[in-house]
Order: sequence, then C-alpha cells, then structure tokens
Amino acid sequence: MNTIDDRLPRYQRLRDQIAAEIAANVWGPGDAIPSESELAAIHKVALGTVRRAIDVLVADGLVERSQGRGTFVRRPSFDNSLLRFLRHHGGDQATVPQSRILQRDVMAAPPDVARNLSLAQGAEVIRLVRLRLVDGHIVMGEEIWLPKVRFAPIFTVGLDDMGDLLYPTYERLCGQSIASAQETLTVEAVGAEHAQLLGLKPGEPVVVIERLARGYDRHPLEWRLSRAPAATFRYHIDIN
Amino acid sequence: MNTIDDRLPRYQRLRDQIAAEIAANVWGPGDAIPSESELAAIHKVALGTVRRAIDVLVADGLVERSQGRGTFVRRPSFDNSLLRFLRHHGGDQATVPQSRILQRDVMAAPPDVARNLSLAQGAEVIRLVRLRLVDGHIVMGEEIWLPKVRFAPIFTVGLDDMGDLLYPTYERLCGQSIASAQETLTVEAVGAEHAQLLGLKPGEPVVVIERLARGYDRHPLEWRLSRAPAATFRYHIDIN
DNA sequence: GAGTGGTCTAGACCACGAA
DNA sequence: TCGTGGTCTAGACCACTCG
Repeated sequence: MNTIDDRLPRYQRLRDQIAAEIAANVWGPGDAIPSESELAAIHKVALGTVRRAIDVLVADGLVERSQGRGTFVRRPSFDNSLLRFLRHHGGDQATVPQSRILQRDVMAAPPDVARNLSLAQGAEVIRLVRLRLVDGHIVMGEEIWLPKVRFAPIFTVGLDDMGDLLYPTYERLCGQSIASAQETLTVEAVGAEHAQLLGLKPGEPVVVIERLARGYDRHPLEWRLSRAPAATFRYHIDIN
Repeated sequence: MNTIDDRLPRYQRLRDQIAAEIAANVWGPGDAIPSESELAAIHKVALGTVRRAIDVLVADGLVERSQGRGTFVRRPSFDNSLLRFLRHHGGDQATVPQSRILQRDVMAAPPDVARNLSLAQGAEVIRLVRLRLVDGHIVMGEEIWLPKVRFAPIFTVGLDDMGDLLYPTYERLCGQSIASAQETLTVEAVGAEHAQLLGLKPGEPVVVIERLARGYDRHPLEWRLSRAPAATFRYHIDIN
C-alpha cells in the first residue's frame, strides 16, 4: 500500500486518498463516489480543491463525471485497444466477434507467464485457448492465462456458457474487475500451426497483440496473446 | 476560419480565440503568449477563467506552461510517433537515424497525394525519396510529398545540407511549422524493390507507416510513407 | 525584487437528471 | 423540487525563474 505524501498539494493528496479507496474496493466499478460537497465537508477543504482532485482522477481514467447525477468509478473502455483496429470485412465495427473456447486447463505457470502475472515459479494458472469468429469465419486465435487462486470459479460454468466477452464473466463469477491494461504489438511470419488455424499460408505476416490486464489495485490479473492476419490490421494515431 | 460560438462557456470561447491567434501565427512555436493576468485584463474575465482556458489548450497540446516563466506555444513532440517504436539494434533509443536523400523532384501530384494534401488535381508537388540509416545500415525507406507552393525554398540547399531532421529544415527554409500529425500503421509482405533496399527476402513482413502532418491552421503540409522491417517494430500502449 | 504560473479559499449562479 | 456537477468570480498566498 502506498502512503500519502504530506508534501504534495492538498488536491493531489485528496486524489491519492480517493484513488486508494477505489483500489481498496470501497466503491466498485459503476458506483458513485460521494458528491463534491460531501467530499469537501469530509476532508475539510474548499469545493474547488475537491473539483481539482476529481479532475485529476478523470484525467487518469479512474472516474467519470455525469452532470446532475454524480461521479462514478469507471470501467476501462478498451476503445483504444489494438484489437479494435482489426478490420473484419463484412462485419460492422461495433460487432463483438463470437468466442469459441477450445481448451481450458490448469497447469504450473511457465516462466514467462509467471513473470508477467507476478506469480511464484510453478504457481498454478488457468490457460484458455480460444478462437474469435465473425460470420463464422476465424479472425483471431488467443491464448489466455489467469492465476488460479483468483479465477478458479470459472470452472463452475460450461465452456459454451462463458459468453463472447470474458471481462464481464470474470467480474460475475470471480469478482475480479479489470481496471487497466497494457498492450504490445509485434509482427511475425506465421508458423505452420497458426497458419492453418487462421487460414493463411505459412510465412504470411500476422500481428501478435500481447495484453497484460490489471485490477484497480494494479495487480496483474490476465495475460493474453492474440494472433490475427496482418492484412486485417490498420492502426491509426494522432500526434500533438 | 472558424467563428466563435457565443453559446459556449466563456473559457471555451477564450480557448478558441487564443487557438485561432496561434493558428494565425500571432505567436509562433516557442513564443510566450501573454501572461494569465494580462489575458484576464484584456478579455475582462477572472483569472480562474483564463486558467481554465489555458488548461484546455494544454490538454490539446497547443501550449505549454512553465512556472515562473510563462506559457509558450508548443511544438509537437513526436514522442508518440509510431516511428519511435522501431528498434534499431545496437543504436540507443535517443539516436536520430542518419538521412540520405536519393531523389528530389517536382511533379504533378498523383491522385492519392493530391487527396491527402488537399490539393487540386495535378497541382505541383515535391517528392523526396530518402533512406534512414543507423551505424551505416539501412533501417527505413521513405517517400515524402510536399506542396510546391509552400516548400519551393528547399531547392535552395544541396541534398546533403538538408540535415537528418526535416521539420527544422521546413521551418528554417520555408517558414512552415508542423503542429500535429496523424499516422496509420499497416503491414505488408515486402515487394522486390523494397526488399533489396531493406535487406529482406521478398515476402518478409514490413511495417508501412503513413503520416499526414499539418500546420497550426490544420492544413496538410506533408504526406509521408515510411517502410521498415516488421521485425524491428514493437509497439506499446496503455489502456484505461 | 518583480513577474510568472500554482495552490487554495468562499461564495454565487447555472444546467442537468431523477424522483 | 432537490441534489448533482459546471461555470465564474475575486482575492490571498506560495513557488519558481530571471535579471
């Protein structure tokens, strides 16, 4: 647990305190935090100072304001995810690809998995292998790793009942909420196994998207490797 | 020229007004804009309102504050450029690759170039072909397009005197400052010509980075296509 | 020391959403 | 109608930069 640094400005200290309470699950995603005037009274600061603190939390993406309603703990949007830049011809942009889980195992964490999930060597992990499909066509292959201690409850449902989106499932079954993530994109010439899966000739380029997803306390919860044909990928960015 | 909408809050109107003055080159990149108290006096608003307006300009990346010194028109940093995610083994991160310009021509704009630069069909454009090198090894090939009306003065220097960075050259010789840019990343299997240039076997993956750079008035100034071996590319992003 | 941006306060009124 | 966040003001004092 990080402590609060007294030398920081009041609004920063207030920000850190609220952020810590969110991390400690005092308020879960979607919940309202106390109103600005309440916070001002509780912490004995001016309204403007509270607003400044919340401004920072908004900029950090931890919280969302809604005029007339309140301020709410935010879920990450994944609008910026690299996976959103895969264009599946025919399917419109908003479509969530179907999910078909091929495998669900428990095993001792391989070294790279243990490292990424901050687990001890040989700790038990869950491994999912799944395909994503649009209009019945395979558009992506994924390998997903989860620490078993937190995610064991996902074995209580059948493979076909996990839904097309995993994060709501994590929240519902395991009480684990994703708060942020980091993604890394690389490109490789596809190997024989993945080539067949994705309908490519060996050697054609695929994009590999690696994602490490964290909870509100910043601990890694999920590590994921996704592969898709590079021809479907077109990434756009603004520079200022 | 955009007009200012009276229905907007004061701080937004003030922001738009200052942004318009920057676009009109009242203050150039690196220059200080008037101090907060001056702006408050000029526009007859409270200091807090000026600060709010400048907060937005800072968030937009148009301007930079510096405590005790003033507020300055910002140059874009290109720290986020996709080109910064090419890893040239051996060369350390901060190194600017050397530039070797192979060609510098004037021609009628091909359709895609005209479209991207918002030029009339057949308007004259300058085309540069250049290589980027690290430690004498070719790491990237580039094709660069500029509207001749604005950039004709670059013909006043020799090919070897244009330096490793083009944007300072544009500013110095042509008075054209880059204020923002958009980049698009795609992947392709390399064709015969580019393969030889980049030292790849035909069919190996390359990343193609397309950049459209704009001035402070948002008009397109440069369109650029860069190609590099995909193996040197590793892109990282945070999601909240 | 003079001038800049940074923090903080106290209070007013507006715009919106929900009951 | 009430409570929420959004805008705006006026003023105080602090922290930093530079001559």
